[in-house]
Amino acid sequence: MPLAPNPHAMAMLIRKLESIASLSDEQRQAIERLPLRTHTLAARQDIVRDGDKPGHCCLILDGWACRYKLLGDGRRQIFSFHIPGDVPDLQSLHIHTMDHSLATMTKATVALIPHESLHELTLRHPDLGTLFWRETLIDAAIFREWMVGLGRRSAFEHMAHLFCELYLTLQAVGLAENYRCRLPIAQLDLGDALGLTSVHVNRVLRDMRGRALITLRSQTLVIEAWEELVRIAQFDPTYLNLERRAAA
Amino acid sequence: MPLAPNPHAMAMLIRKLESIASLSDEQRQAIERLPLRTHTLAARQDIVRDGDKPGHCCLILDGWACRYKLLGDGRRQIFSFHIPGDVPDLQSLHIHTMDHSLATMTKATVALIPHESLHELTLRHPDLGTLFWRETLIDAAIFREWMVGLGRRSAFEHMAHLFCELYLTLQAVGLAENYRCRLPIAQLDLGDALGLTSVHVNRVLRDMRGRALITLRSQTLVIEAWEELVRIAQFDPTYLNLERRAAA
DNA sequence: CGACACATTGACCAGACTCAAAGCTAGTGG
DNA sequence: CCACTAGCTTTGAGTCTGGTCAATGTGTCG
Repeated sequence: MPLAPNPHAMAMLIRKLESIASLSDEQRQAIERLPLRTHTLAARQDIVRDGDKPGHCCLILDGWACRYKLLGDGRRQIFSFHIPGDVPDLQSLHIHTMDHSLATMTKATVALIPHESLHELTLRHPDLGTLFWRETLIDAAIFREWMVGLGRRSAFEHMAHLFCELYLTLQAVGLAENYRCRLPIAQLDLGDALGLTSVHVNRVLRDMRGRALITLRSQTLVIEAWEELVRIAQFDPTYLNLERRAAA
Repeated sequence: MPLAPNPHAMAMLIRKLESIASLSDEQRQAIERLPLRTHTLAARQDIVRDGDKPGHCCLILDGWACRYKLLGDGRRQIFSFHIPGDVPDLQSLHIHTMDHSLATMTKATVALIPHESLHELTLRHPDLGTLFWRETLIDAAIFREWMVGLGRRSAFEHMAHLFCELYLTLQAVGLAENYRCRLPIAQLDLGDALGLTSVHVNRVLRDMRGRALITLRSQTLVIEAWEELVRIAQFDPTYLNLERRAAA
C-alpha cells in the first residue's frame, strides 16, 4: 500500500476538526497533502498495543474503535470510543511509549500518518499545532467527565450521560440526527467503559427501555426522551467544546 | 502585587519540567523571564471555578491543590492532586471555559502567569510549546490510569496505586525520599479522588496499616513495603513519563 | 444448518454505602 | 498557656448497588 496524499481520506479529519474550530483554505490544503497509508481491519483487532512505540498516528476513516487498558487478570477499562475522523492516538506524537491499546470494535478502515509528517505540519502551521493540542485537551476533558461517571454517578446516571455524549459527538460530524444513531457497542464493551459488568449493563438498559428513555437494539440507539435523559445525567455539553452547539 | 519576572518562582516550574525532559539554558532563561503575580491563599479556597474563563495559568509555588468537579447534589470527583511546580490549569491556554474547578488543599502560594505571555513563549520557542503540550498529555495519561482505578480496581488496589503514583511524582521533584513524604490529603478528599466514601477510605487505610504496607498519620505517608504495594496495585510507572526513573 | 458471540434472566453474594456516635487534634482566642 | 471549637478520624450496625455464577434465548455469518 502506497504512502501518498489522499484528499478524500483527509476530508474525514477536516470534518472532525471543523466540529471544534474553523479552518482556513490553506490549513485544509496542508492537511490534504499529508501522506498516508490506508489499511482495512476486521473487528476486534488491536491497531496499537500497550508498550508499543508507534511511528505514525491512526486516523479512522470508517468503523469504530476504542482505547483500553488491560489488568493482569483480564479486567479491562475502556477510555474512549472513536468514530470516523478521530485520531485516537494523537498523543503518541509526543508520548513515545503507548500506555494503553487501541483496537477496532467493528470492521474498520484506518489511515496511518507518519509522525514525521505531522511534526512538519505543526512546525509549518503553528495554528494547526495548536488545534491538534486543543484536540488532545478536549480528549482529556472527556476523560475527566468519564471519571465523574466512574467515581460519582450511579450506573443509571453514568450510562445516561454516556448516551448524551455519544449522541452529540456523532451529531457534530453528521453521523446522527433525530435522536437516532448507529451504536455498534456490545454490552460487554459498554460495561468495560462504564466500569460495570455486562449483566448489570443489560439490567440498566432494560430499565431505561422500561422508562421510555432510550432503546438500543440491533446496534441502533434511539433516544426517546432527550430532555429527561439530560436531566437524569446532569449532562452539560460544555466540556465537548463543540463548535456548532447542537440540540442540547 | 506587581506583574514581573521572578526567577526564584520559575525555578519551581523548571524543576518540574526537568522531571519530564531536559532544558537548554536558553529555554530556562525564557521561562525565567515570564511575568507573574504571586498570591497566597488559605486552605480550601477555589483558585479557578467551573465555568470561569481565566486569562492566566496558575503555577503552584508552595502547598497542595486539586482539580475537581461537583455534581448538583454535592457529590464531588477529584481529578488530580497538585504540588509545587505544577501548572494545574495549563489546559486553559487552549480551552477557554473551565469545565472543572481548581482549589487549594492547604495554605498555598501560587503564581499567575498571563496566557498572553505563555502564548508568546510557545511561539518564540516551539520546543517549549511541545514540552507544555507533552505536559498536558502526561496529565491525560494519569487520568487514564485513574479511570482504570475508578472502574476496574478494588478500593484496596486503587488506593495502593494512588500511593505509588504520589510517591514517585513527589520523589521526581525532590519532595519525597526513603519511602516517606508529606501528604496533606484528608480522608474525605482521598475518597473523592478514589470514588469512595471517607468511611471506606478509613477502613482500607486501617487494613493497609494492619498488613504493614503503609501508614498515613499526621499528614505523613510512610511506605513500609514498596515492592508489595507495587505488586498489589499492578503499578507500572511508564505512564508518568518521568525522566529519571526512580525506585520503581 | 451449525457455531459462536451476544443478550437476557434468576438466585444469591459482597464490597462499599449510610447513618450515627464517639474519639482526636490542630488551631484560635482569651 | 490553656480551654474551646471545628474539622477530621475511627468504629459499629444495617442496607443496597452492583457483582458472580449459571442457564437459556437470540441472531448472524460462513
